[in-house]
Amino acid sequence: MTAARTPTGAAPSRGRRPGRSTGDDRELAILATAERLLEQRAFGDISIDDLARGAGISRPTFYFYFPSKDAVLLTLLDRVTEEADAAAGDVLDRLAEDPRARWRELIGRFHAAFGGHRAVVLACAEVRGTNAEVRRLWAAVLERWVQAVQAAIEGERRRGAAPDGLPARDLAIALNSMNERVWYATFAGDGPAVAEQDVVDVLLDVWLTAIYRSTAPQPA
Amino acid sequence: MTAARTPTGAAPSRGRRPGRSTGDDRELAILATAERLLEQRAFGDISIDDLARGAGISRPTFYFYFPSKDAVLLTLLDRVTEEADAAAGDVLDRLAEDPRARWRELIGRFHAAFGGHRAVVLACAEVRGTNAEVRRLWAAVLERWVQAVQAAIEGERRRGAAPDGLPARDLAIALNSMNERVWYATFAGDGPAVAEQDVVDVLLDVWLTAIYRSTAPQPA
DNA sequence: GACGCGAGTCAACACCCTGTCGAGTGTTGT
DNA sequence: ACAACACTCGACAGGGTGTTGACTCGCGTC
Repeated sequence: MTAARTPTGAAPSRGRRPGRSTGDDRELAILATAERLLEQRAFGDISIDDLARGAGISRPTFYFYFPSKDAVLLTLLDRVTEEADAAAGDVLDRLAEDPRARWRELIGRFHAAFGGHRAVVLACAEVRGTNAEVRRLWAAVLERWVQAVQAAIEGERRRGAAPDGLPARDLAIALNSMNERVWYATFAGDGPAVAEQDVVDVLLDVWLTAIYRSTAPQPA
Repeated sequence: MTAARTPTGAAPSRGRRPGRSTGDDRELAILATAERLLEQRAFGDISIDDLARGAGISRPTFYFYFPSKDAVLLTLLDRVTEEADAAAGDVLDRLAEDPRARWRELIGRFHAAFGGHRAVVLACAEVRGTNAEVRRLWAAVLERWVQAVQAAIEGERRRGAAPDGLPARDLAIALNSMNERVWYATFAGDGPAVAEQDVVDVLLDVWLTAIYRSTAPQPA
């Protein structure tokens, strides 16, 4: 997981035009208001006015800090993916120790990271369809994870623990996609979904059978 | 697949109040305009005025035929899921003949049905986040498919072709979710995606390994 | 200690889209 | 002829977004 980290809160180009000053807390107030309101209602039902008032400023002033409502969400998403990257750490480098345990650790940590900010995750899913910026950011994040998983699968094949089969990249895409959609359903709670306490084990099982043809892969 | 079919075009409650008449072609014109415009731009970038003008009527008149823009999409979605249900047919009842071939047939037919209306599918994904009605309809459709797949998996386990493991329902949810998300990525073309000509085989491989722990399950 | 400058603020405006209301038009059965 | 119904649209109200231009305030400078 080669995370191109930036110090949290100083998003690359989004957020306010550069130049520190007293308005920093206003920016944070907007972000905090957004995450708070997102726990109560859908992103589409939150107006810029709501965000502004929640942060104690007027609507035009909001535009001084963020170019749009979506930019606020983007900044929130940045934080969550950074947290997920950090939580994932280097587990994939230690796969051979105990493959099943390490994969479970990976999936479990992602689950915890997303579950801790489900409001943000759900909001991103909500606007992914309409906002190209969110789509692009999410695509980039996913691409990093796909590459990491692809490399891990190739490593397991090289050491003889996993059989050959599908191109590792395709497999990595399919498995990551599954996780995304299954988590979404579990967090959103509408439609057929796996119960929250089971979801990590269900996903793990599919990952292991797809990669190893077995639910109990061998350590080195 | 127990499809509660309705004759295409006469959607249950959406669309106009019942009673055939001359306005039928107007209603179809709106639907046709919607599907055509959807191939050019995103659902959110199409206004009711666009739909109305495309069908040769004024905006208020549009409301005579549909209560909202979303209702048009819902009707379009109805058609597509009906088509997919019909295409799926009874393949799952004939699994034992040749499991790999039948599962491939199932996935391949769904792929063809969705791929033939990708604009509608992508538009539904776009609004699922914001429209409860679309969410509900999609959830109901998915639930039917999940139940059908769950029953099929249980059947394969009963006849000894598939080993025990995850609850069949959880497995069915995970696999259907994977398909949905992978197809979306392939059709949308943004973010990591499996190439269109490979996607059926990739999905099939994961289904088979998850269900049978093998890519070559035994016929009866 | 006035002066200028830039950060920060907001009332007011222009715009676009949605949904509704009420007053029409034409056709059709009696 | 006429009532009833399907159908149509001009005009309005409402709510959201994004922009403009003027205003305040703190602060370094001459």
